[in-house]
Amino acid sequence: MAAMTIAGLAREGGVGVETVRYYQRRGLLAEPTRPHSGVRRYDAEDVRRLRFIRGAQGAGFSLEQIGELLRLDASEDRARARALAREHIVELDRRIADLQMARDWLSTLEHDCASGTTGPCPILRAFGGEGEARR
Amino acid sequence: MAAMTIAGLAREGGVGVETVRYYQRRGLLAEPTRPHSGVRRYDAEDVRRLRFIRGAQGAGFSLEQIGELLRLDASEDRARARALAREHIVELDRRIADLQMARDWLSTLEHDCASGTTGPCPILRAFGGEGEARR
DNA sequence: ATAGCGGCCGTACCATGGTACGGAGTCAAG
DNA sequence: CTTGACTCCGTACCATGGTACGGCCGCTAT
Repeated sequence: MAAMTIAGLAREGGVGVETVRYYQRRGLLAEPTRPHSGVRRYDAEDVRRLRFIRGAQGAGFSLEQIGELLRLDASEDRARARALAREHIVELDRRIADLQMARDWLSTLEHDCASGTTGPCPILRAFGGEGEARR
Repeated sequence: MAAMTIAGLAREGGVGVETVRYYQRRGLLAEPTRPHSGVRRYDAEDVRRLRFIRGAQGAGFSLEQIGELLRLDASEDRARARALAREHIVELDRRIADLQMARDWLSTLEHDCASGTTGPCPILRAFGGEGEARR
């Protein structure tokens, strides 16, 4: 699979053709040379780059951040790459903690609501409470 | 603080005036009665409702889902509320697991990159590599 | 040689969750 | 009574990450 067209690249990367074109517009994928006519040919390096984008996205990086990672990839600036990674780990930890808290809280409410059949549902009461009386 | 105008409500809820108006347009906050002229007055119940929205949002519910929760609040449909809560817990667990995996992976890469100063940075190489372990 | 598939390109549109703006009306203090 | 802050309302705009459309053109198989 030395060379392929945009559809092949999209398939290899697990995205749609329009998404590849979108990444090109965003400057994340280079517009490749065109050997003969107006048809672009892509190779394994392009696939690697596209998979980089998808992988980084899966790790919670925005396309903006991925752009920076790609520029670092070109410049081999390891210190900066590590710094970005550390920053992002902190961010991920924060998001995980938030989600975990919300999850546990919701779980507790769900159990409270299941045990007991009268009165207002604690799930609904729990938000915004302050001990206020409802209409 | 029996009655307040929109700016007071926004302040109590920790949001901007435009956001309150947006929630009204979305049907999440009722457009209150207007005692005298065209100026709306809000009370503690409106504050509770706004805080419900912000709280549920913090727990990862979309405004769409919050709309349903609010309708359940009105109908006191506890079974449905519990079902929504359970569904959402599953969703949160999935998101937490994804983020945790990305976090651990990035952490490993960061350590690998820090130990060793030559060759391409593993953080950058790790995405999209042909024979590399994929998430 | 001609049909039709795929690629190319610009542009428009989608959902989500807001944010900003301009003109008119209202309200309270000075 | 005037000034200035606040409100109302519609509409437009923002970022993010795509998705779709339509016209044109080259490549390839029949």
